[in-house]
Formats: sequence, C-alpha cells, structure tokens
Amino acid sequence: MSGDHLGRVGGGGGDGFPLVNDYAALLTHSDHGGFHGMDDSLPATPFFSFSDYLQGGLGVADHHYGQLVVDASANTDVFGAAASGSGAAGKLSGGTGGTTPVGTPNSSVSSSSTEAAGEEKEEVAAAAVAKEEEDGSADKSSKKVNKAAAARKKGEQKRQREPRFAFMTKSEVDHLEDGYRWRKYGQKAVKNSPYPRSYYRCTTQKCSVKKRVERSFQDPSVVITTYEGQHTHQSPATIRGSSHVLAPPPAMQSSFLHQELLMQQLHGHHVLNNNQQQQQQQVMRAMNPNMYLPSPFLLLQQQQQQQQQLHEFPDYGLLQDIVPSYNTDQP
DNA sequence: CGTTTTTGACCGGCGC
DNA sequence: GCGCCGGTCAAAAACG
Repeated sequence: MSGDHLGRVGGGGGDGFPLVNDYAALLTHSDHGGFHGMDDSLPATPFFSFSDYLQGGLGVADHHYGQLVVDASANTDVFGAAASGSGAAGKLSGGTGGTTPVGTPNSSVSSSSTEAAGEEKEEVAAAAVAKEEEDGSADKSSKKVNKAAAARKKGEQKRQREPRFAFMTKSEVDHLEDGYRWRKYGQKAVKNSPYPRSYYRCTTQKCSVKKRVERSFQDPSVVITTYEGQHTHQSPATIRGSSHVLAPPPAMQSSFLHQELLMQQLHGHHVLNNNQQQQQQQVMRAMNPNMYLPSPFLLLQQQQQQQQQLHEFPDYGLLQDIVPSYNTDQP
C-alpha cells in the first residue's frame, strides 16, 4: 500500500532529485499558514518587482523585507549544508517584526544540518541543482552518465525536460500560494524522507507548468518547491483586479515575498565567486521576463564548462548550472 | 454538478 | 535482463 514510504534508505541509484538544470535557494518564511486567510503576519509593505529589485541595486540589504528575511545562517545550512560551520548560532533573526508565529526552532535546522549534514546535503544538493550533463566530456565518470546517456546523445539529445527551479521555504504549509491555481496529480513517497512529495500542475489549460512540493525530512519547517516550466499566462491573481504592478493580493504578496527573500538570501550569501554572482544576476534577470512573473521560472538550459567549479564548490554548485536562456534583458 | 484530491497502477530511465 | 525509482495516469472519492 502506501505505507512503504519511510522504509528504505539509500536505495542506491536514485538521488532523490534527478534534476537537470536546476536552481535552488532557500527562503525563510516567517509566517506559517498566514496565506490562507489571515495574513496579518505579513507586513503591509509595498512590493517590489524583480525589475525593481534589479534596478534598485543588488545591495538591498535594507530592504523592507529585511525584517522578514531571516537567518542567513540557516540559509547557509540548508543551502550549503556542509559549508555552514558557524551557522549553528545563527538563528532566527528578524523574526517578523513582532510576530513570529512559526514556533519553528531554527536550532533544528542548524543542529540537524550538522548531524544530517550528509543527508541534508544530499537532499539540498540534489534540489539545489544537480547536474546530469551528457556531454562528451563526461569525464566525471560518476555513476551517472554512461552508456545510456552516451547512446542517447549519440543519436539525439535526450528530451531535455524543462528547466526547473527549486527553492526552499521555511513554512508550515506545504503548498504555498503563489497566485496560480494548481491541481494535484500525484503524490509519491520520498526515499529518505517520511514526507511525501506532491506533484502539481497548473490548471490553466495551455499552461504546462508543473511543480512539486516536498518537505525536508530533517527540517519539517522547510519546504522544497520545485517549479518546472514557465507559465504562458498571467497569474489569475494578477488579472483579477488591478492591472498595476502594485497592490497585489495577499497571496501574491507572499509569493513575491518569497522571491524577494530568495534573492536576498542569495545575495546574503556572500560566499560566491564572481561567476556565481554573475549567474545570480542572470538568473534574476531571467526571473522577470517581461514584468513580473509571480513565480520563479525561466531559466536555462545550458550549463557545461563550469562543471569544473562544481567540483570545487559542490555546495554552491546550484548556481553553476543556472544560465538563463531568455535574453529578455534589455541593453 | 463541476472541479480537485486521493491513491494504486503503470511506464520509462537508469544502475547493477 | 532485472529491479529500483521517480514521475504520471486515471478511476474513484471528496469537496464546494
């Protein structure tokens, strides 16, 4: 039946997240289920679009959301898992200006990260990005990439699935509101986790965006959301009501908050290389196609080369694979 | 009554 | 070639 999910460990082959060109980040969501009704925990701050963010400069540490943004340490933990040595002391910082409904002790994050550094890392690394390239270089000689890939590449490219964008959010609600409507089409047990993974698909007909949501088994407070593809339409939440970019409905605000946080997290992660930073920028640029897409998508489908660095910075590898394929950026 | 969720079965890819 | 595993399908149930 369905009771076999937390059984096996290290089944072997499965990495848990066979992502291809993915990008991940951790967000710390201060409020829990506020979305679904009361969102009092969310500050009534004006929201920024990505473009604003970008144009406004990348050093927006003083952002309004600053108070919502939280411990970069936790971020680091989850993000880099192993890289966080001092993260243990991090802890929730800003705590929502007054409200910290989430009784989630970050300590669990740090501590668990320490203990389960390996596993957590695995999970993160996977969600983070992963690589699976199939170039002829395949010198990694890892377990993956072999005859199958070789054969495939030989004749034709494997149907590259759409780029994915994964990010982690500290939230108690599994399915975070992002302004779009989703229909759940499946649920599967995650290998090393007691928590299942849910598969959603955008209900808009022409839209084929999918997303999966799962919870970190060591940090139940952390939800990993992975988007795949990009919406071919606007968010219903957007259409409904205002055509302006301002004053989005609560749900959207939270959605944007996520993204804002995401970026801050990224930037707050001052441990990146130049390349990585550049890529971050690219990613962000990609993230806002024309105006503001309430959801983080876009991305890439190129990778390669930087693999070398991947070896040296496995923890930050996620940033490596990110290469926006969209040149919607302006001159 | 229409839509979404639930859940076991099924399928393809990949490792061994 | 076999078995494991992630991802998807689809029928039935649940929900509003």
